[in-house]
Amino acid sequence: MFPATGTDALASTPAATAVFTAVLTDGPLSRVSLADRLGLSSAAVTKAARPLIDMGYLYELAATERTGPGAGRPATPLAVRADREFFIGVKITSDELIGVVCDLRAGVRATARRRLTDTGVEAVLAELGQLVEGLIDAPAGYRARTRRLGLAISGDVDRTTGLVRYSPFLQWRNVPLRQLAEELTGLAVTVENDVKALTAAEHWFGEGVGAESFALVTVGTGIGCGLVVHGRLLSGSNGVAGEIGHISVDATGPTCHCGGRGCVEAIAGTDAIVRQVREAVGRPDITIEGAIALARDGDEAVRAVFARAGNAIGCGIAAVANLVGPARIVVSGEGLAAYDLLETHIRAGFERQAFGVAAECPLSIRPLPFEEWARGAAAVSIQTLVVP
Amino acid sequence: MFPATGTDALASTPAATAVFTAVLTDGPLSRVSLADRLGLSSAAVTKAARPLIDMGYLYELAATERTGPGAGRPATPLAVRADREFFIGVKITSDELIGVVCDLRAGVRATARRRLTDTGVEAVLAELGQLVEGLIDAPAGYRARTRRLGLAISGDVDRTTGLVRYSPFLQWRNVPLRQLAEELTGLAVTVENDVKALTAAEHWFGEGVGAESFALVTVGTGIGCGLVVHGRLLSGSNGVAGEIGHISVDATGPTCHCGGRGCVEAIAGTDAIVRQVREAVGRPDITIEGAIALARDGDEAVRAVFARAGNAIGCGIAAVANLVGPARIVVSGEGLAAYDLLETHIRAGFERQAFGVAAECPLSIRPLPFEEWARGAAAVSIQTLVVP
DNA sequence: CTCAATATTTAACTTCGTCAAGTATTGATT
DNA sequence: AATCAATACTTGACGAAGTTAAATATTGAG
Repeated sequence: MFPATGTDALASTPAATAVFTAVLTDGPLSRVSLADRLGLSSAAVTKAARPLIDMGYLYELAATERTGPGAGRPATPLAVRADREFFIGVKITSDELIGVVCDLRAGVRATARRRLTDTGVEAVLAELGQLVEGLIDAPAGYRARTRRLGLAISGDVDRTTGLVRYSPFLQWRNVPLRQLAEELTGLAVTVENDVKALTAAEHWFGEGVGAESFALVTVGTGIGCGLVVHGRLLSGSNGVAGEIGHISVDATGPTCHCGGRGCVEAIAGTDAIVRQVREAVGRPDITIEGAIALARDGDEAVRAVFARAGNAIGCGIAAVANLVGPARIVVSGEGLAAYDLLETHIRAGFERQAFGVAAECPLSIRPLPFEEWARGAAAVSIQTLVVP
Repeated sequence: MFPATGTDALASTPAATAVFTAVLTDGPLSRVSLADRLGLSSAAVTKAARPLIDMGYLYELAATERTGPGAGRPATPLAVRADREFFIGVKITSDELIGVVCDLRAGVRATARRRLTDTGVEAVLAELGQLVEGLIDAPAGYRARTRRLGLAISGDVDRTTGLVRYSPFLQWRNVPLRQLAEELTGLAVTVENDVKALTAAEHWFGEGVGAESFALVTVGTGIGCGLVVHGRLLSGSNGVAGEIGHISVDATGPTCHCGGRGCVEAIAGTDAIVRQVREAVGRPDITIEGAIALARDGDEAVRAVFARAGNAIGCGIAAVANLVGPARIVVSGEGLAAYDLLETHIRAGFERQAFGVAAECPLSIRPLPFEEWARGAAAVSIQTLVVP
């Protein structure tokens, strides 16, 4: 029906990009409302939309939406045809690959995982090839309409070149991952830092939709933060940005592996919590699951560790709110779920340290299925299609 | 020679704005280098520059600059005619107005001050009128070429409307300062928060020139921070941004007037330092000047107070570096000069808490003449001319 | 059935840039 | 001195991408 491949840009003009982005992220919209929102004439929207409709990316909704109470021709909203194209997203961790197939609206259509036993570049690529093959040939037969692959990986990643400069968990340095993955799969590949990918997904397809500025905080082994400012993902001039985990919130707190003291991560990272709980209860064998269980059973000393951790996270988030002033903040985690133990303390720490109206910044705290990371990778791939 | 007034935009097209901004902030530049830098064709630069030359804002430098070792027609750099237009900047504090006349390149041409005895809106406006009159009629006779006035004021300011929402020191709420000042002076007025104005000045005319991201930290009674991200001044979605003073850096530190605990300002603000020094030496009458003198004389207890303050500031700056990753950071102060006592501790705190390559962010620490605040106001006014 | 109201399309026009060719000005080479 | 290569700048035709204004489409209400 439509050409399956081709690297031509989806939107040739700024107006077309704006129209498609608005419809994609903010649901069906009539041409007039698009014109208003984007500061364009309605004629320009008509022109921009036509090729997108012709290519099958947009379609006109049945005119069910009445314009309102009054008279007048009813609007014909434009909507994205989600199954026009599919995108594969893969999150690469040190012990597992997690993959998803997403449609154009970042809806997850299929998932798959593969264990990693070797974190060498070649071994990971081999597994990646298998994973992608399996996903792309899933029953629904996405192959004909899939041409892009997004990869998310922790560490220092240059999205524009697709180079993994340094990934501590995988022990990778200067791996030209995009090039390698493109040769392997034949797909157009985008590589992005995992936290930034998740932030981008949330910015376009989640709670951050429409926000000029937005922050996403991830809590787990590390504590990270992705920031959207002026509508764009923040990268930092040295590639460092959003390192909320190494903000110092306690001058007398524990030293951190980074050389700092009282870092949020040294108080509230998974390892730090485990260490503190072990000290508190005198059982050097306890795991994070055991610590959570003890806390839920009401062990006050263990609960205090979680309280301190939540407070530290809240202080870090307040620092984000005070410095950047995002329109909203989402706090989420790497699969594990100690939210019941942390949430109230995170909020308390945040509200105490957020300055003035910064405290009014809405805070969403919710667990995050692990596939979300892979979906983030797919979302970045979708963005690459839309905004080259 | 040239029309003195008129509200037509200086640059009618995006290219013209880009050309003028580049020449203004980055010194004389040839048309070819402008084209390279701005991603335009040299034809476009020629066309954009002509009206700017005709209006007297730009002029062609005598072709002294050789293109380099090789042959070829020498370049004719374009330069800004600094005395084409003058701008008045006024910083409004609770006890004084500080005013400057700046040229187009933000060079200070004249300064003046007026004491305030009454912080009511009408009283301040009356003094402002006197100050502006005095400056505009200075011997050099700027009146004919001055049509803009910038005002800088601490607190919550909406630059687009010129409304002072809340200024704690002046006790102002919802004062339509732009409108009032325009009626008073007949000049086109821009109102901006003082720290942001200073940041804008440094971004266009100081150490931040050319930086995509940049931070300026002010140390004094309050501790503030202006941020430039993605080449734009950051405002925060609720108007709150850069509130470095209320980041918590010490969970066991003193409580702050904001309700938080261990805020940078509660440790390193002028009042906090004075309070701590009074406790340390048991002299409740001591002032900040006295504290500085004691520290310089080698009083260890007092020096420790400054050390702690410097460290707290360094931690706050590290939080900025970790979260935002600016290309450089300037630390400056509100007139007073305890820099010798603070600098090493600021750097130590920063380097300890800055994560990875964030520590490589260049840090300039230097005192700041008080007129700089007024110059910041003038700089904002210049920006308004260039980028309406 | 007509009309007001609103949505969308069409076509002429404007703006702002690029492209390609020409002009200008220098140092080096003959 | 004449010529040439190299680089800077200018010119004019063109094209892309938007706007404006008028026409067309589709509805509810009178």
